[in-house]
Amino acid sequence: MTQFGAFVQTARRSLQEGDRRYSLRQVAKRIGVEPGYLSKIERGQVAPPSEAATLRLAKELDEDPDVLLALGGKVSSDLQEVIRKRPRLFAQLIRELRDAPDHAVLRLVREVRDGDW
Amino acid sequence: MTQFGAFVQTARRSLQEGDRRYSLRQVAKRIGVEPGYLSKIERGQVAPPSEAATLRLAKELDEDPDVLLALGGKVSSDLQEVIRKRPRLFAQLIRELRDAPDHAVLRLVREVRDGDW
DNA sequence: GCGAGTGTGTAGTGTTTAGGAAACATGACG
DNA sequence: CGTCATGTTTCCTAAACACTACACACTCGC
Repeated sequence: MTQFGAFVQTARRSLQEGDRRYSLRQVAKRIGVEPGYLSKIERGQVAPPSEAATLRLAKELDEDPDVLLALGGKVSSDLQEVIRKRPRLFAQLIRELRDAPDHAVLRLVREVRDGDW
Repeated sequence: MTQFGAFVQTARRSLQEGDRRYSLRQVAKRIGVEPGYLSKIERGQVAPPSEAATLRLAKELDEDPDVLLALGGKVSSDLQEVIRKRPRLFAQLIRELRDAPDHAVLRLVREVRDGDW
């Protein structure tokens, strides 16, 4: 159930192959947690870390923050804020898109980016 | 800072005018919390309740669940799940829409509902 | 005047979150 | 051999979350 740990461990080890600065201990130090804690995270012995720690980890491992947060069972707080400001609107849109195929959602993204409003 | 309590209190009192079954005590009983707790919630003496309790309260007071959750600083967990399943896609879309006017978002909703994908 | 119902104040409880500290075991190197 | 550096294990905890329990004070309707 803890996709998160395995994903992080794989990503880190892959970086570690070419660069010994990506040992568990050094990564832990750079993102500001204890080595023991990161070890437990990687092996799913504890729940995924806080949003803040997850973001530091994503940056360190050069992974997509939203993906890593998702693996940790979280949604970025800035996205939540957007939704909370117009709850009815966004709730409706997101539920509407729950079963839409990727390409349909992507089309909307492009549509909005080409901002014709 | 606690919009939530005031909103709930106003809604409940408004219902109470025409129907004495909407006393704080009776509402508390129906949604399954202690009266003292609901009292503190209404006056913002404690943080807004859990998602589950908020949803029962919304139903009881016939208010929009997403709005009430938003006032409580939360986002419905089913919306979060939708986002977590395709984080990159939805993160992009939502950030893109952060500053879009309501009518633009609404147009998307309609577009999707008329499901042309 | 008293019982039923109302809202409130104080205190305390169990659980979850998000880690830290320190010791331990292993292996590589010089 | 000694000493790094690596990953791991055990134990502990401070703070936040989500409430409950219960006594108190007030106000009606009869």
